Amino acid sequence: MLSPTVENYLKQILNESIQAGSSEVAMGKVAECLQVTPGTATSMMKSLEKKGWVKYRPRKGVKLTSSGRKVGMNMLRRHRLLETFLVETLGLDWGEIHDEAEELEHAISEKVLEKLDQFLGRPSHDPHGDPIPTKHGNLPSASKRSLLDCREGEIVRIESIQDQGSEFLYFARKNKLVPGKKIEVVRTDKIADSMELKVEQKTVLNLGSKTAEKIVIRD
Amino acid sequence: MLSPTVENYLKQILNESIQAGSSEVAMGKVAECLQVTPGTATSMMKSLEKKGWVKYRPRKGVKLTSSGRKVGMNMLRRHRLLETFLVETLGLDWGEIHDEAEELEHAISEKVLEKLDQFLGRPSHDPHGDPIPTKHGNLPSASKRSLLDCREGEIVRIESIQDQGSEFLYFARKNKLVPGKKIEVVRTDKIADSMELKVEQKTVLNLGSKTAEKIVIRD
DNA sequence: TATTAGACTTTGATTAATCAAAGTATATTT
DNA sequence: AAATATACTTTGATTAATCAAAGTCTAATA
Repeated sequence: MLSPTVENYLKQILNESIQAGSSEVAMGKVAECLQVTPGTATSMMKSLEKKGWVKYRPRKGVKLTSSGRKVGMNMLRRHRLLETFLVETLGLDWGEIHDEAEELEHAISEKVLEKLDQFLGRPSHDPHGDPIPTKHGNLPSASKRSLLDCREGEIVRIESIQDQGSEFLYFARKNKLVPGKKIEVVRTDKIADSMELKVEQKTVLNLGSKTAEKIVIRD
Repeated sequence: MLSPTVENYLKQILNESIQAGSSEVAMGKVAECLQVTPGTATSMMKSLEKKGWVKYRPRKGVKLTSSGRKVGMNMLRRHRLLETFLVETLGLDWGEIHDEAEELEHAISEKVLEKLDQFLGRPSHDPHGDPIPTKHGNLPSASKRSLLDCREGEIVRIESIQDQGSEFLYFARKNKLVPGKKIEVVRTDKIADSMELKVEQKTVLNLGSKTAEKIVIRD
């Protein structure tokens, strides 16, 4: 059985490598993420390597093995499903769920997790908009997100437009809403059902949710 | 902050003292409940005493202090609320919830617990029929009679089942021995150590004293 | 190229929780 | 009262996770 500590190391190494887009993570980063001294991180890497979870190169960094990656993904899944549950079902506040999930993710069994996933309707993203890995360790590709799923301040690229009607496509092209275009979400207002965007660093545009939903994006 | 281990010791000492109806619990019982060697239990008592959770008399037994009792009650509350959630909300099976709750009870925060209690409608009893302590540490009082205390001809209702093992719970459910069920004591035979019951006006069932003792009833 | 700052590793110590096995007290039986 | 069995305590060792501080490497700067 894996200790919570080991689970945390593997989760954070995965998280960092996704974030930074490189499979090898520097020891300084590891120590920082886990809030331990560098020495602690180093000695933990040796023990993780001995158990086959990571590949460690002294003074270079650490990489997950495929089994380590599997564990990390599973932890990410646990964390994000739990965050979803805490907000959707129990009505906790956005800001307070991270630390709660951080504890619960080590205690919940595979079986309960599965039931929870089912109960929540197999959500694809958590309340922060982060993708929830599937049971088999796959991250839903970013192309499944629409503009509607973005939070304020996010800068994204258009992947596709999900409306075949000529009228809509004309509108889209006129406003530079074409695949590949970079877009900034300036402000979102749920009550007004309105979303303010900046296209090409200047053009300002307001979209309602029905339209925002049709703009599929990648990060 | 309390470690899961300490929480478990305090919970089990409380549980035993409720069960046995005496505040002082023998070390053998403590070691057995926690599945540790006697030596481990002894040394833990010394450290619990140093921290003010218990009063320990060598070769006599151990008693909770009032602060220790408070912690124990809170753990019982967590455990039983979680069991209720697992059955009521997630639809887990009766027999499998104990071990799940055993893990989760250490990870859930006071805040999430409160939200959960609210979400469940502040239940007074868990799926086994055991009373759930209130936020302030009060147990809704329950009858202490078991099936073993009944005389021939008596008709009673099951209050709770006093065995958390999945094997026993499976047996109980298969035979309709669940909280709320009406039962008639048809015949008792002390020498045979056997008790004949009628469940649902038809099913006939024979139980020995060890099992009859586990079925707590109300009139 | 030599120096130095910063990043990393090593070493030695600590704490919590545990066990095995040896020792001791208490209760029960003869 | 002596012998024995049972229950408990002590002792010494182990494991996981951690830190502080000393040591070492690497890369940038002078």
